[in-house]
Amino acid sequence: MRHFADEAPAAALESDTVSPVRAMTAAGEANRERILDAALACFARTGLNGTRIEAIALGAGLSKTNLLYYFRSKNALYLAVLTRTLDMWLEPLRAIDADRDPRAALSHYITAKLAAARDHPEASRLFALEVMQGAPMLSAVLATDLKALVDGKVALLRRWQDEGRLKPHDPHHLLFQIWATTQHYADFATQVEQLTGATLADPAFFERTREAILASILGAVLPECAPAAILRQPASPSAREP
Amino acid sequence: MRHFADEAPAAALESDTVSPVRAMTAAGEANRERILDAALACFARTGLNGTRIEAIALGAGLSKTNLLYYFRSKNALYLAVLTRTLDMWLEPLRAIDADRDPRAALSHYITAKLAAARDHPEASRLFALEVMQGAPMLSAVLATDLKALVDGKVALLRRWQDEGRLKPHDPHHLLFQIWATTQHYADFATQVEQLTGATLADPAFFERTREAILASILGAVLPECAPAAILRQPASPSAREP
DNA sequence: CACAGACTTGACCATCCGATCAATTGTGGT
DNA sequence: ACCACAATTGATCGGATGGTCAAGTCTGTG
Repeated sequence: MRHFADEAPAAALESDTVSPVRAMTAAGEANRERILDAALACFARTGLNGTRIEAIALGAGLSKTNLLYYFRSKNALYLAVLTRTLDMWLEPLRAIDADRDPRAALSHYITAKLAAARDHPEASRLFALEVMQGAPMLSAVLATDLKALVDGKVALLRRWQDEGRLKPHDPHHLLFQIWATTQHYADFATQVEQLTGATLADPAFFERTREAILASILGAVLPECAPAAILRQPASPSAREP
Repeated sequence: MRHFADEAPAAALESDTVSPVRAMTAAGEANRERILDAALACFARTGLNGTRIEAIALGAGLSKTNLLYYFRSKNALYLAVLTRTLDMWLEPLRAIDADRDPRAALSHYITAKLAAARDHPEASRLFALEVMQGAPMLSAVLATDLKALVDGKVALLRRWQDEGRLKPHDPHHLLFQIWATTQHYADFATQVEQLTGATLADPAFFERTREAILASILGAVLPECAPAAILRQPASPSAREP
C-alpha cells in the first residue's frame, strides 16, 4: 500500500525517489496520469461536489476501488489536479519579459492566454470554480505564489509606465482585464456559442476575438494613440441606473 | 398542501391569484422571500450540489421540513432563485437605449454592470456557476430570451457603427468584454482582494475600476480617438508561446 | 522459481442528505 | 366559537456515495 498527498495544500505529493524497495510501475504511472486527466475533465464540468468519484474512475477506465488505491480520497485527487494544472496555467504570465518591448510582451501574453482558453478550457473552468467558491483549497497558494508573481509583473508594468512606454493605467486592472476577457471565452463557452454560433476552435473566430481584445486593451495602454478625453460625463458610481 | 414550480424551466411559478379558497399568509410570503434570499447566498457560494438544503433552512431561520413545504425540492428552489434573479440581472442590458448617444449609453451600461457586480455579487456568481457547468437549467432561457435581447442590442450597435457613431468593433465581442470585465470583480472577488487588498465596496477602488474599464472599452469603440495601427505584429494564433 | 510488493477486485460499511409522512399547532374568516 | 386550511414539527425512509477490508493477481528481481 502506498498512499499520497491528502488535504494539506502544501502537500509535497510523491517526491521521495528513495523508492520504498520498489518504485511505481510504468503502468501505475500511466494510470495516475489517466486518472488526473479524467478528474480534470469531471471537476471542470461539475465541480468538486458535483462529480462522483466513480465517474472519474469510469473516465479513466478503472474501478472506483482501484482509483482510490492511487489517491486516498476525492479531496486528495482534487488537490492533485489543482496543483498539476496551476503551473501550466500561470506559465504565460511568467513569460512576460522585461527585455521585450511592451507592445510585443502584452500582445504575446494576450494571445497566449486566449490560446490557453481555447486549448485548455477545462483548466480555466477548474480554477474559476475554485476561486469563485472562495478558493478554499487554493487560498494559500494564491496569497503567496500568485501574489508574488503578480507583484513582480505589476512592478514591471509600472516601470514601463514611468519610462513612458505605457500610458498610465492601473497595472492590476490591466491584468484583471486580460484575465477576464480571455478566460471568458473558456468559462462561458456555452453562452458564447449560443449567442454567436462560434467557438474559439474556429480559427476565424479566434482571430476576430483576439483582435477585438487587443484593440481595446492595447489601445488603452499603448502611448501612440492620443488619450482623448473619454471620461467626461458624471461619475454616478452608486446608481443602479436605468 | 400547496406546492409550486418543479423542474420545468418554463415554470410559471405561483401566479394564479385565483386563490385556492385562501391565499398564502403574509407570514408565508415573507418566509418564501427569506428562503429565496438564503438560497441565493448559499447557491452562489457553494453551487447546487455543494449546498445542503438544511443550510438554506438555517439561513432562512426555519426547519428543513418547513422549507420543503414552500419548495417541493431543492431543484425547484434552485430554479426559483434562478428565475427570480434573472430579470434583475438583465435589466441594465435592456436599458441600453437607442435614443441616447452611444457614448452615454455604453458608459451608463458599464457603470450599471459594475454597480451590479458590487451590489449583487451573489447573483453574478450564481449565473457564472450555472453557465460554466453548461447551463443545464438555463440553456432554454439563454437560447431564447437572452438571445433575442442580445440580438436586438447587437443590431443597435451595428446601426450606430453604420452611422459612424461607433468605430467598427464586433458588437458581440464588445458585449462579452463588458460582461467579462465587470463580472470579474464579482466572480473573482476573492482573488481581486488578495492581490489588491481592495473591494468594489471601497468607493475609490470602484471608481478606479470603472475608469479603467471605460478607458479600454470606450477607447476601442468611440470614434474620437484615431484608430492607430495597433495590430501589426504576426498573428501566430496557434502558438502556446513562451 | 519464489517472493515481495505493486496492482486489482468485489463485497461491504457508514453516513450523509433529500424527501415523505403523520400529526400538531396557528390563524383568518364566518 | 368553529372550521378549514395554512404553517410547522419530529420521526423516518431510502438511495446515493465516499471510503474500507480482505483477498486475491500480476510482475520484476534475486
